[in-house]
Amino acid sequence: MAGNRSSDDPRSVAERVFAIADAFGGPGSDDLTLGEIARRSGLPLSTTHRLVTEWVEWGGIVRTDEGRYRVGMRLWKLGMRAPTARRLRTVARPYLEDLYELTRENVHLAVRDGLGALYLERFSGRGAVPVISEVGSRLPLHATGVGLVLLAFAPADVFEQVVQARPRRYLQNTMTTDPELRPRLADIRARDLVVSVNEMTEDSFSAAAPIRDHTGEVVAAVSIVAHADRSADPQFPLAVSVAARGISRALGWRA
Amino acid sequence: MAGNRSSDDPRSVAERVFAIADAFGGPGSDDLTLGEIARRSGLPLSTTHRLVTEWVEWGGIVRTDEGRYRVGMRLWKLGMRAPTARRLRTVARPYLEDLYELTRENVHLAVRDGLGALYLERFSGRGAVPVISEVGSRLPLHATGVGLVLLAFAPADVFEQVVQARPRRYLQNTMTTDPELRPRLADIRARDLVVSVNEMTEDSFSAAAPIRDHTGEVVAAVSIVAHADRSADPQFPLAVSVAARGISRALGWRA
DNA sequence: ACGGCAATTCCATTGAGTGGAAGAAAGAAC
DNA sequence: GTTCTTTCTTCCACTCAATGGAATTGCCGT
Repeated sequence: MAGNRSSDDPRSVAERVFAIADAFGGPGSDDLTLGEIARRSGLPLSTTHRLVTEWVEWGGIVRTDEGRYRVGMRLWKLGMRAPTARRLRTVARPYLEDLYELTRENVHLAVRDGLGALYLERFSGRGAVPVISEVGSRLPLHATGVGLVLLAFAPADVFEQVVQARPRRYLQNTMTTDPELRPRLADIRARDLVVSVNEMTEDSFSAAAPIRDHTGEVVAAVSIVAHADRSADPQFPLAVSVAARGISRALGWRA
Repeated sequence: MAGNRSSDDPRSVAERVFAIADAFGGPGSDDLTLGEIARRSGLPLSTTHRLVTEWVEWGGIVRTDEGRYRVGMRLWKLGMRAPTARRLRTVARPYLEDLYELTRENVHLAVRDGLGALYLERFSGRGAVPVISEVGSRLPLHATGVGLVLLAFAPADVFEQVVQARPRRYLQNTMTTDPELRPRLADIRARDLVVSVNEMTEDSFSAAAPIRDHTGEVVAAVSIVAHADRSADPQFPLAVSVAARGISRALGWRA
């Protein structure tokens, strides 16, 4: 299209449509005003207004009573159709439930999403130690149980990028440098398991193991996160490994 | 835009972008070829090709090794940010878990989505009676427990539309006509509960109850679906009602 | 009634999007 | 190995749909 393109923004219409969706990406972006969407997407207000209206007509975004905008059910439904997430969740669910019901601790299922661990599923008991992970949220690879597993089995350049990004040292035990992480990741690959204490959340203990698909490739990770001193059970690592293998087998993994 | 718009398709670019997303909407639409997307969206092949490429660049759609297209993680993440679905699921989850763990039957959470019941959450035991509902799927309002509850508390015009659409009589007990449904919905409103046997699935028993938010409006429904003769427990209806009230209270409902 | 801010509408301008057609690639059939 | 068939990809002249600054409307709070 064209028009009085005074500012030279080379984005296509589709890219602008997506830029508006991305405005809802970050945390604390549940309800946005039109102006806020315009600001975040870097689009002029009138353009934003027109495109947001189209989003609303389609149903991907809905308008609240107060005139704000939020992600709508149409996008929720569409997202649910993502086959990778759906398959993994469906297959893993009974195993995660077992783990959860037998321990009443936090049970996580995550996949690697770029340089982060994306949480696909989470079971949390009322008494379990509070963790920040939420379904759909992303946490760094270097500081979480599932993240370390996913990092250990990721292509080499992912590791390079992670260390070069100078990751944050959340707590004393958080490993952030190449010399710290490299041998540890080798150990994870050798043992198909990682155990960590106080790396992301204070007083938390975590055991995580990789999940493989029919090709043998690591596609996800399971973990238990428990209170470090009180409830951490020496049986947790083995239980997580068994659950991970069960899910892998259900995905077609052999030997 | 413009160009050699020979066929007069009045859709805007944004609408075309959304039409491509809608191609993945129906059942059995996990992996689509470019041609199939073009056919379903009613767009010329070259236009479809260009727009799908933009979708892939953004990450909402991914290309498989075999050259097919499917919904990507980006859309899954975005969908997870839909506040209504997330809030309901988060709040309801512990109550659904209780119901499930104490009964080991199918436990459902659904909202009304137009003329259908959209399943937001589902717990299914290994031994539970198989049901077709799946998270993210839609079933008709007139034939399911949650659907009947949602229909009973929906605006009057929803009921009109449902009966005018001449809904399918799945089994002998399925109610499809105005004279059948009207008194039943009144009964549901009076008792805040519906019990149904063999209406959607053979040999299945279902009890469902409404969930209200802080305004008192019915926003969702919970149900248990069990095997009709074997496992249906006379305690189920009451248990479902209690769970529904618990969720309602957690949503801010009073009295 | 009066500022102040955000949302909405208007409209002349023009290059981004269009889609038929041609070409390339990947299978299927012979 | 060759030809046919199907599907995907690229090309490009045409043109009107998208554009965004500006003006208007709506909505608060004071």
